[in-house]
Amino acid sequence: MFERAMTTDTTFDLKATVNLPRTGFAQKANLTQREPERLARWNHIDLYSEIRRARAGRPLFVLHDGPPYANSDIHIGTAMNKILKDFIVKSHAMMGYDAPYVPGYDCHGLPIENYVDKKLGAKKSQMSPVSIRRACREHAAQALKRQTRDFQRLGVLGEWDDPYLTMSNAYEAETARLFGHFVERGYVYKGARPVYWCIHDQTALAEAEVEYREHTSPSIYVKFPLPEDQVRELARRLAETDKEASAALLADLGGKPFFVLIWTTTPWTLPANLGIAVNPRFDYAAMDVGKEVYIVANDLVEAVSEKCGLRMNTFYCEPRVVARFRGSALEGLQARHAWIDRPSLLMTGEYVTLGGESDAETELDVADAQKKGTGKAGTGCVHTAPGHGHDDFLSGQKYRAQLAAVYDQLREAGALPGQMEGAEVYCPVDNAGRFSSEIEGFAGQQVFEANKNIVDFLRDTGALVFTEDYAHRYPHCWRCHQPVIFRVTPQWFISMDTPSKEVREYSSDSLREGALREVERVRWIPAWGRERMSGMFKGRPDWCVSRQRVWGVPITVFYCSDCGETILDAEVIEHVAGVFERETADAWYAREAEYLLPDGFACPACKGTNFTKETDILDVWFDSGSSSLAVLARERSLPWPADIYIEGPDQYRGWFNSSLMVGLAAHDQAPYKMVITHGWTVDGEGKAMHKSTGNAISPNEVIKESGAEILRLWVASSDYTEDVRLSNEILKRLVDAYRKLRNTARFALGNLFDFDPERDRVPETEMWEIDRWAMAASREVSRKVVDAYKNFDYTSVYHALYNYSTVTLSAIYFDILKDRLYTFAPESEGRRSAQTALYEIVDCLARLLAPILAFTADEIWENIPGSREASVHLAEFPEAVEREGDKELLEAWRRLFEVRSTVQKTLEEKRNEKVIGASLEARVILRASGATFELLEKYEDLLLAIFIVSQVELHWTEAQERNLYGELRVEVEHASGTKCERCWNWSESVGEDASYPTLDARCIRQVKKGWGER
RNA sequence: GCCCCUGUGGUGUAAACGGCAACACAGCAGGCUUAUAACCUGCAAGCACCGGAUUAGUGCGCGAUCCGGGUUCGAAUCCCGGCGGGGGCACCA
Repeated sequence: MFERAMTTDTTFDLKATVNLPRTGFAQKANLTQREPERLARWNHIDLYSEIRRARAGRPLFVLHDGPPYANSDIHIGTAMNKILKDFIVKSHAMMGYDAPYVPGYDCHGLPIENYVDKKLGAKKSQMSPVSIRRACREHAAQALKRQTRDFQRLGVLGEWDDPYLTMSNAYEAETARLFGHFVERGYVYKGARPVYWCIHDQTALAEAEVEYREHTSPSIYVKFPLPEDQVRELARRLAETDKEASAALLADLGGKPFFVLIWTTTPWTLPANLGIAVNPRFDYAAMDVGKEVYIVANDLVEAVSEKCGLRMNTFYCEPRVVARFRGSALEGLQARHAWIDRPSLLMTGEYVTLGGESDAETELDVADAQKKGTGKAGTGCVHTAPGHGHDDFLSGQKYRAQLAAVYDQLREAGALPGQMEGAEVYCPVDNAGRFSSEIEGFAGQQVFEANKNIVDFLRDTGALVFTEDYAHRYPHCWRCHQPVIFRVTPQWFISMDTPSKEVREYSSDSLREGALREVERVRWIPAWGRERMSGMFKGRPDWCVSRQRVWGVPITVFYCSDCGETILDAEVIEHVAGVFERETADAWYAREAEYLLPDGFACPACKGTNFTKETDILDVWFDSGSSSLAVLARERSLPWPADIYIEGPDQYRGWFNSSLMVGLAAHDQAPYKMVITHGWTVDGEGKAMHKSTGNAISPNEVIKESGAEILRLWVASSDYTEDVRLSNEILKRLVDAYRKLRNTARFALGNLFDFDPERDRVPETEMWEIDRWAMAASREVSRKVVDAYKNFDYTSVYHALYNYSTVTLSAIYFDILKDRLYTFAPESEGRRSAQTALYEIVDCLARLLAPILAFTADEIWENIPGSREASVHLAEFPEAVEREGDKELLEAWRRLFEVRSTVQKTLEEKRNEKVIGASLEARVILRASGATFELLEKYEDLLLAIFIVSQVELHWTEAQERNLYGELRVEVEHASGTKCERCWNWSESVGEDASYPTLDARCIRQVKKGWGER
């Protein structure tokens, strides 16, 4: 192993007696090439399973993976998410936990279906749902394959060959079963909700399927009468705060009819009008236009007068504002419908804005029109048809009680066919967009065609104040390019407030109660997560789980063909789930109802045996929300709830949310004990990364450029509780940092080339004191780092290890050690002592770095002498205990290094004066007093090594002299004697021994010891 | 419109509790040529004082904590108000 120190005769090879470092651990990392090789090796030895095996029987620590959407390639945010998960899993394995990691993929849903739609084009309409689903399944499978490859490339260990897929048989079956839990508890109901509806294709459209195009609608201003008793009520209300306005109203009331003036661009929605919304905070005005009084928003009095030409109508005066009052004063009053004999309730809504917005479904378009300078339109009084608009619908819900009488009337008239009591919404338009029969005068007309007729009718009856054509952007169907309408259709909901039926082990809690309770029990990092989550549940409406799509888990409900009875039954669902288990949920489309239902099933209402199947599928959030139960509890026999969820902040409304719902439905409990949220990735300036802004950095590019290790180091160095910055400059810094860490390890490894821990290890008590100091320092940093890992604080891990490597090791300890390592006889006590310390240090360093620098730590590990686990990831963290005397040692040496730093400053001065070059050319003269003198005297023998100089003199001196650093005075002059050719120390002893004319006494001793007499 | 998070040298990050703003990189000036595409050291403004002068030393205010106020003996930290960035809700693409 050693080169021969002595050549055969005359030449004495001095160089060969210097123990320079040797190692196969290359200085150049060459990560882009070496990482894949290491991955292959891990794969080969099945490292993940090995780790699980090594920890079998130990306490479990379960991080449950939030499934990324199996659509596009991974981006920097998903990469960070996976790397953080890997930190958690690897570090917990090294803490001694059995820490499984089952990655998953979210496979159902609209984006995939849309993608497939586009690919299939016109063909899709001819395809059966089963074939479409097959195409979606295929697409998801391909995308997740690519993602898997990319995730693995990051160095993330897990069950990659068997991830969980929300589209697998078992998973789809469990999703259906979990829906059954909601059913069993009585949380599920069918209600109504407004959706985009294409009357041409006769289908609901998702938002993503709507495109906005230019469209011309009739803009109309319509009078809704406000009866005398209602005006009196308004005056009575105002009397409390504003007697004048009140009196003025009453005065005007003599003979003049009052109207609320509304504006809309969708005349066809007027038959469905049930109310008028005003903003409670805005001022409204009663405006006398001569023979009539109109109520409009105060700020729009002029605009409306102008637009409707109201000045022309009254030859003797301008419109006169009779009274002003808050919108809130109108709430609850009953205007009359413009022509139908029923009340139109005055409602308040914050969504009502000035400047023209009227119908909810065209609000956007008006704003758009304004930008274009089309001018103001609207009255501040918004015609509200709960069946035809989003805000309208919500207002309809809000005022359900006040509208009850109207609904009773409609129901009696047969205008609410087949709707569920309590959840009914008036929507007199059928699938084809035709008015239903009770709409007098317009029954059977298609809504867009009816527009003109309605306007004419309004003009004839005198309700119309003004009309004009109005060009704006209006939603159209992306497939047939026809304008769409807003229409309420039946949807399945999960109720937030219905108390649970008391069946099985369930509590009687409503989902909202349960959620608010569980949120308190979960640990949230950062802590504001709790607030955010509970705020979310306090306000959230019932969960609409229906999607009118194909690619997902069907809502497993049947309808009796004979009597229309809805079969919403957990036992039936359980049976269907059994079929899914065998055939996937495709069975819902491929099989007849009879096959899916239990044998001999008959309608509980009419005993009929013919059934149709529900066509809606479940919201994808329901799928992924089922994951903890489908995966942990069902598929993999892991404990539930999980110890930890960690995702981006978008998951508060997403996965964290739906998972909690499902956990509550099944077990009255949150599926997680702890939830960590990490920030978004942003660019160097803190701006969001977008493909369109061009500041996005793709993980695959970074890997190609610098290696996955750099990405991992980036994640570790960043504070993930905030937004995380990434730029090329940051990456450059990280490459530097990486190099520093790598070289630090390399030095230690290089100096262990002849060290066999079994044979050469020196017991700690017999080590040199500085080496014992180094051992204590290593333990100190281990404690700090392991602690940080326990707190998921990887930034502290990074900084602790980085500072330790650069300062403690590289700048101080290793520098001091060089002389001893290189010039002492190989097997001398002093060298072995140093090597023992290096051995411990690099062993600790590899373990502590392993979760972060997964590749490099393993490479270090392989280069440490001695027998050890096949991979550092199989090892555990160093035992982080403080030993007797560590504290004192660290303190004493801290002070010695302060002196060292002072000495170095003086050395630098002399270097600038050209008195010395290398520090070994120096003689240091120390004059000290007090405690400093005592300390230096105690360590006098070691001062040469500590300062890395050739000669040191220590004198006791009184303080108060020039050149004082506290109680220490440092002088530096050139060392005496001659430079030893071997160790470069300067010494008077060089030349004393004629056999070694160029060596100093110390080297001669070491050479004789190590390589024998000459 | 409302709410939450965030802002420290050129760059990246530190600094329980309010207590000397630290580390590294980059930059500058050097050293070493035995970690060598490595490693090591030093350096970040001013005024006054001391002093023949240089090196060094002393005192003061000041400082890179986004800006402006406030609380405090003392603020990066706590409070209020702005500005920039990010996100959420509502709404919209």
